[in-house]
Amino acid sequence: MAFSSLFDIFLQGIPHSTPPTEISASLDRIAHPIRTEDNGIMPLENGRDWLVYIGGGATKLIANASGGREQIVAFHFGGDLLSIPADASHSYSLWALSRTEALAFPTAEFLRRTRMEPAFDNILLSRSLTALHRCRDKAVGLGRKNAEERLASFLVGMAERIGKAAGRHCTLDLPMSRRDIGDSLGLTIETISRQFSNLRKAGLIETQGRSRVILRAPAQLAMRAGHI
Amino acid sequence: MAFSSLFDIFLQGIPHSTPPTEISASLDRIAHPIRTEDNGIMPLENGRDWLVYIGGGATKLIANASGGREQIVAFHFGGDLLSIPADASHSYSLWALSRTEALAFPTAEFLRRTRMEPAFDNILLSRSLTALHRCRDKAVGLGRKNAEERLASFLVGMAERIGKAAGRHCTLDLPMSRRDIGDSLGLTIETISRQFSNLRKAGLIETQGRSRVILRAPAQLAMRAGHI
DNA sequence: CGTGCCGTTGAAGGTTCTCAACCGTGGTGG
DNA sequence: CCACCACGGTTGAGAACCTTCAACGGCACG
Repeated sequence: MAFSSLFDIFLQGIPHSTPPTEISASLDRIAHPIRTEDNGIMPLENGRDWLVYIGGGATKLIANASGGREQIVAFHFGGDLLSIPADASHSYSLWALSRTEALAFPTAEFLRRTRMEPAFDNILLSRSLTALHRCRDKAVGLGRKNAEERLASFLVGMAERIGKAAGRHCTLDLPMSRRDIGDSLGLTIETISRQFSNLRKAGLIETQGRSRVILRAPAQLAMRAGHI
Repeated sequence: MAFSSLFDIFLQGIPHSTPPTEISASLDRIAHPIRTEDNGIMPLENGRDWLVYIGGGATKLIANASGGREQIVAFHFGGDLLSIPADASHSYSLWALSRTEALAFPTAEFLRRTRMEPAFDNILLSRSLTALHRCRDKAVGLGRKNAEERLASFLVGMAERIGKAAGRHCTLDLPMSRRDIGDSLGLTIETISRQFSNLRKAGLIETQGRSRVILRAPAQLAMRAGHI
């Protein structure tokens, strides 16, 4: 089955001392497979905390504020593991950006079943810390950077995660729209577009079609990202 | 010893099935006690990941962007456990806001010693997820909310953590300055001050001296916070 | 009692948002 | 195969919100 094989890939990412087949079978029983053919919300019942393993594809995690405002708090790609809380100041939903396969686990049940298996908690912990550190870096951008720095920072960060290095350049096929980038950086699509134009004029990037971006000077781009 | 007793309090927060005295002793050996009498940076050697347990007091976790810009990514109080990474897009430092006691552990060594004790990873995981969810909510504010909503959201959030309920009101003794609030909300001290004045004029809050805030109408304040 | 820092208030300026029009691409149907 | 349409992206002008610069007020400390 496709879902079982996805689950196997998930398990392979976890370094066991001994393969905990009992726990694996137990987790398999509470796994909710999710598959989307294209863009769209990933159905996750409200009111429970979820752990979601992205098998393949690309997703955005959206927070809704009042007045229909949307903030993308994270993008997640194949191999990522993310947490969606039920009780937060804002309501969260997970959306696919392309064809995506995922497994969702109710957090409480997942933790109950892995309590005696340190390898699971360990990998969960390390993923959570990665997500936390990424979210903090995002907060710095949202709080203290101008539009150009935010876009530069976004491109550099995406290049590290899904870019394909080619010599000194780097090719990036962005799975998200300008609107998604805006919703992620706390800016409007118009501002995103203007900053793309600026970076193009400065010779730092080149764009091909809607989704392809070539970083012509990744080092200079990083310098404009306002990092330290 | 004061530090040992602090470490005991830390251990008491972890629900053991059996008291892992060996691991406790092992952790005690890698614990770096930190104590500040007042405001000031908490000395943490750069270049390593740290886990810090705040025994008592109040702290701010600061990220530095280029150009001397500072963004406070989180406030932490007694009982909190936080993670500080060495390799991130920005450099982080932890500052005390008042008399503070803490224990710092090198993350890698901590995890190595607790690997076989699920209770530790479990509590670390749950704290990390809390921090992640809080950081995401902060990102929504920084990305999509105006100054009034950010301050209202800040006050409501602080009231939940360190407020003292008194009837329908809530008294809040803020350990941080206006500058700290501004650095946390991505705003200037002037804007913070103006928004405090607005909320005062609206009858939602009352201020006494520099640090005391009384939430006269917590429900209405929450409505202005832009939550959903 | 003076000094210094933190907080408050005002006016001018800047960056981004909003509104609007236009363009280019990709997909669909004739 | 081509024309058309719909959507996403680009560019421009004016408005809004926050910042910057500046001055003043007030509490705490020496």
